[in-house]
Amino acid sequence: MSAPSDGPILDRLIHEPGRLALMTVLSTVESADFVFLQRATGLTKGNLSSHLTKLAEAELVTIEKRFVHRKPNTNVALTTTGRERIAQHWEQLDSLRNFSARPRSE
Amino acid sequence: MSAPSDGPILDRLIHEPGRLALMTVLSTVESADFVFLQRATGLTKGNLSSHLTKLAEAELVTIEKRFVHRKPNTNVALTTTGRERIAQHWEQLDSLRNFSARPRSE
DNA sequence: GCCTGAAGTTTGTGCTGCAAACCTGTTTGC
DNA sequence: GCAAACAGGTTTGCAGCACAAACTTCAGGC
Repeated sequence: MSAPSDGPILDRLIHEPGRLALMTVLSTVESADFVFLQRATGLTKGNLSSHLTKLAEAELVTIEKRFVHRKPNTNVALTTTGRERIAQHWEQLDSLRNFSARPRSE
Repeated sequence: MSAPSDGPILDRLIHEPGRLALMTVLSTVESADFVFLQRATGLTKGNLSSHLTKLAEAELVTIEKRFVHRKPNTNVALTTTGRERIAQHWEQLDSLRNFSARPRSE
């Protein structure tokens, strides 16, 4: 017995720098395409692609693949959940910042 | 050639949830001991210990080991650098939050 | 002198972020 | 018209690291 796990305070899925940037950028728009996101976040294609895949698997974003001018075009948007989660995350960061002494003691 | 690396935007050493909490708590005090930090951050001893070691190696904190009442007592404080870095980090998070479209374009 | 507990440290491992290689369709040169 | 370059992504390989469990050491009880 004992205390096995650290508090699940900040969600690493969202907290990860690349994805935090991604979600934050997405939260300011309705949707955005791959190339825009790449420029906005500074991520490489490969990393952007895998972060997006992860976010999609967690259902925080939806991904639509189309062809525009005969070129592949990947359009990404936050889901409702995604929008909530990124907002929550920033709130949690806020409370951490204003000192979240969160003793496990009761 | 090509673009090998993603922008070194957020320092993972500090951004990591446990260490972010740790540094933030430390930034509100002059110094704190191991047990206090454990309760304040909710980390397990093991993880707290290794995070502290890493922060110390990066010279963001100083660690002093004493005996108080014949018991080991580990006292931790931010270095000047550490204090700067955590402040910076929060600023960077702020700018990310207010939309950091940071196109690599010039 | 042995057991319990407090205060840390070390170890093992599974995940996962990163960069490089690869893929697929489309222009562009010639 | 066909090969090379390019645009837009995806897949792969590996190295680093966060986490939890096991171990350590010393202090009192009993």
